[in-house]
Amino acid sequence: MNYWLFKSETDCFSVDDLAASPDATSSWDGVRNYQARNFMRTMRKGDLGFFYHSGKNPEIAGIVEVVRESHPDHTAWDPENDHYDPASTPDAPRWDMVDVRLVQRFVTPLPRAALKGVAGLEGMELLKKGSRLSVQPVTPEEFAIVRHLAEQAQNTSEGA
DNA sequence: GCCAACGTTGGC
DNA sequence: GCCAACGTTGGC
Repeated sequence: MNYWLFKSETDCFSVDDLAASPDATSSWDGVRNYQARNFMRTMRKGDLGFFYHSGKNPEIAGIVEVVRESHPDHTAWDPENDHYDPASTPDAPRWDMVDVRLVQRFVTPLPRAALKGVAGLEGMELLKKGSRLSVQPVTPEEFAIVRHLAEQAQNTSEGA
């Protein structure tokens, strides 16, 4: 099983939006980057990933599970869609998406700043300067460390 | 608002 | 195939 990180701007599609979706499940559409798309193509059912909020308050907001493997992203065919790509057609789809289900929404999100300098996260893609990949792999070790930090944050907020 | 980093486009 | 120009991302 592999681990991932899904990035989204809060005002575009947040963890709350995913929570409000039917069965807390949604397609991760709108990816228009080949590297990110290729990562999605290698995802398998049951893979886990972090839901990351980019933007004003960068933070890890929860954990999602891949519930459907990659299939054509039909939003690319819709001229009304923000991510419309005329080069992609139903006959020759260029972009893919996976479906993810919210497994856990962090009551206390883990700020990006809290990840800096943590032992074991030195090589994490998210923390690399200039990293813009919206879908990226996370190593099992990194996933365990970050999940642990997130759990600590939950406990802290309960005790407060 | 600033700026660095990156991907894409398009001329040649 | 190269590379400059441009637009976008995203942290700070």
